[in-house]
Amino acid sequence: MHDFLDKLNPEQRAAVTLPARHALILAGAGSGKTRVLTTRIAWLIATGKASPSEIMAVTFTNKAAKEMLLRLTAMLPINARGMWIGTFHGLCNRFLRAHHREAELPLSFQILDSSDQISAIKRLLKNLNLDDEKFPPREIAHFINAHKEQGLRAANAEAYDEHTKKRVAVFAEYDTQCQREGVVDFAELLLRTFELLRRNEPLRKHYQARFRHILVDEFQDTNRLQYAWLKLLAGAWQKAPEAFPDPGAQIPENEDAETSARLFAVGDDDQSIYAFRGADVGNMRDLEREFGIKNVIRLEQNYRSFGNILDAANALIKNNRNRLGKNLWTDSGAGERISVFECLTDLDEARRVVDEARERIRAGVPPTQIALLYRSNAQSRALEHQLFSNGISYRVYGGQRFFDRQEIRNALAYLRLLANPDDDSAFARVVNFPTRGIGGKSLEALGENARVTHSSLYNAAAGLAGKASAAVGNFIRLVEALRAETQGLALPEIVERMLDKSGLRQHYFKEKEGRDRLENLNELVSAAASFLEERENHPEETSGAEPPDTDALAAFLAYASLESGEHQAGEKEDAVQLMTVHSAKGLEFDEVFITGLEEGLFPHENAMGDRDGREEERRLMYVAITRARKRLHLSYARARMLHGQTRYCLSSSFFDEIPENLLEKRASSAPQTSFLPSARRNFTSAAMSISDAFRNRKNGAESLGQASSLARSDTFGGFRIGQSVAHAKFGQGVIVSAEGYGNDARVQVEFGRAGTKWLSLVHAKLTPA
DNA sequence: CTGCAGCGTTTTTTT
DNA sequence: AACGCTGCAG
Repeated sequence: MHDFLDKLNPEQRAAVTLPARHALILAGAGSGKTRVLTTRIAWLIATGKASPSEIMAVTFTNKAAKEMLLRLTAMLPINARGMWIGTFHGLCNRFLRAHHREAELPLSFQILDSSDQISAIKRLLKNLNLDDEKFPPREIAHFINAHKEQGLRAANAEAYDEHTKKRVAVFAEYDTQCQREGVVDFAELLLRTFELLRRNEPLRKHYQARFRHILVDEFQDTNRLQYAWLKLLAGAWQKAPEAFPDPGAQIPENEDAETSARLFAVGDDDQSIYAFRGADVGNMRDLEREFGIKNVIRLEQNYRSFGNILDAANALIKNNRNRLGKNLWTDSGAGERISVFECLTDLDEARRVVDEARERIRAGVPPTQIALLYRSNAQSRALEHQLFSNGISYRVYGGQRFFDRQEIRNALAYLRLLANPDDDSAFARVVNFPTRGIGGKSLEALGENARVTHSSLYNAAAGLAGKASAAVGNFIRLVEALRAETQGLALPEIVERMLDKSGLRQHYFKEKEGRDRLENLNELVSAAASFLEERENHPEETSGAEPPDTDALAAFLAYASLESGEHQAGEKEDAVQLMTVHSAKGLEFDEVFITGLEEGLFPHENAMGDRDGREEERRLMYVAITRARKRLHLSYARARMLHGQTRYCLSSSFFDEIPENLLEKRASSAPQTSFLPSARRNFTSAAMSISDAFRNRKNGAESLGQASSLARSDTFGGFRIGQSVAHAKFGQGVIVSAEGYGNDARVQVEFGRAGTKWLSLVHAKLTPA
């Protein structure tokens, strides 16, 4: 009937053409998940089962939302009019702008990103006279966000000890402060929306009736609040729920299709890698139970990778328990074996990986189809260095984003102050930047005044202007003049004017290293221009039931907070791709190199304390492996520079979980004569820095000897990772990682009851068990 | 008030 | 090794 259905396999087609029922699609890596999602929307519209305005599609990233829209418009000649496709946060922002009065927010409320949030907390702690050593702002932020993501306000937060009680008090004050300043953080965006829908029945009924189809991408990454919000919109609660989290009642299938949305969730529990920021895989099981889903559709045919790669992935992930269960298969043959590079040092690893990448490029692989993956960002340095000296162009993902740069944040703070003078964060950021003689003392007085009069810093400053400090008065006059001057100007001109008047441009012009910053500021003007253009081209998107928001400045600021700006400076063509395993999720490449496969690094030592952490690391490895289409390369280094110190490493335990017949150990790529000397030089210098550090010890030569012997065997002072050992006091345990050597050799042992401990091999008497 | 030197920290990340 | 923050001197 529709040719886009012809391209699907039976399972995909079954998912796409599912009747209007709640559904859960378990979509393995590379099984055509995005295709199913977009084709489902196209099918609903094309068959007249739903109009575009009755559809809501939610993703986690802007990139995914854009991709979905792109593919959809390629399939169907529809305009995006009235369609709610976006991220959780983007859609909530849209909702709150439309209903800002009901949500008790000013029309041009600002969005705090994580660093704004932390500086807001710092300010608050200072006001409350609390020691930020005892209450680290980062930790407070986490405390607050975690509560909001559980649907909890300060009033509902549990606190049994004094310290927690204090933190709850800070939480309460923080929300008050945000409310006064007219700002919301990311979690608040969601919680506000949820609470408004819960308490306002007409509004809830309206949206429940409107969105007859709610589609969710990457459902395994949802947190409790996001799931609760979906339940609310999907009509799962006909009456306002009393409590959150939901008591867990069975959600009846609503027979009255007019008043109930259908939830179509797509996810893969094996690719859940964001538990550390609140994602709850348990939501998948809950969804299945609470929405009474009878049969979960499994997409297991993989169109991406060769068999060997899938076999490795399947074998690895089998070691996790509590999976929903799934086995990827392909009909495209086994392909090459997986190459394994055992390297002496991180430098050596970088050299060999880059050599191999260069080889592959020479063999005709496009550089963009080669990805070098690593567990943590710090590892990119060595690879970058090696690529650079080989003259291979590369692109690093996930570095600093455009809207995160300090010069951009400063510029945005001026704009925020124009849009909303009560925004104390913005005020504090730029009141003395560029420096204009307003220091700690004036600010303290200002803060005190604001507190007493319950007003914003800006208001307090305006009240005191002229009296207290001439400098403060000048600043206020500056902002006022700017506001008057930019009245009625188009967005890019406002930005332009602000850059001159604020002195930012001049400041970075004078600064020695300010060239790039200046360029970025100009880029901000362009960003504003293209944002405006985009808006004028799609005026319908913001209309509909909601009032059109005419405030381009506020909209631009929201855009800057929600879209951190990946679209920055030229997608370098023909560049090798470098990124963390996390940011590789959802992408695919012909050739994938997974580097730094060392116990303690990947899996990361901080995640090895508990089983859940280890399983998440394993899923991370699973994600990494399944990025590869044609070839997969694994590498590890025996010694690695980390935090300025050389660490001696053992190979990752993940190697033990991949069938040996799939692996192919690769000897050094270069002829021995040229390889050995340079490698030894590298290795020697690493060893020498160690011997420097231990210059009190007997001799460096001995250290060198031990280090080299370590590089040739997998044992560690006679012990091995994964080995069972016995300790006189702690009992039986398993070695989970190791570091150091000689007198400093330590192993980390996981004892059942006694927990996990680092033990010195010299002192602790461990025996094999 | 400003600028610089020394100190401590360091997984993953989107919104 | 590198970055951000605090404390101190000018």
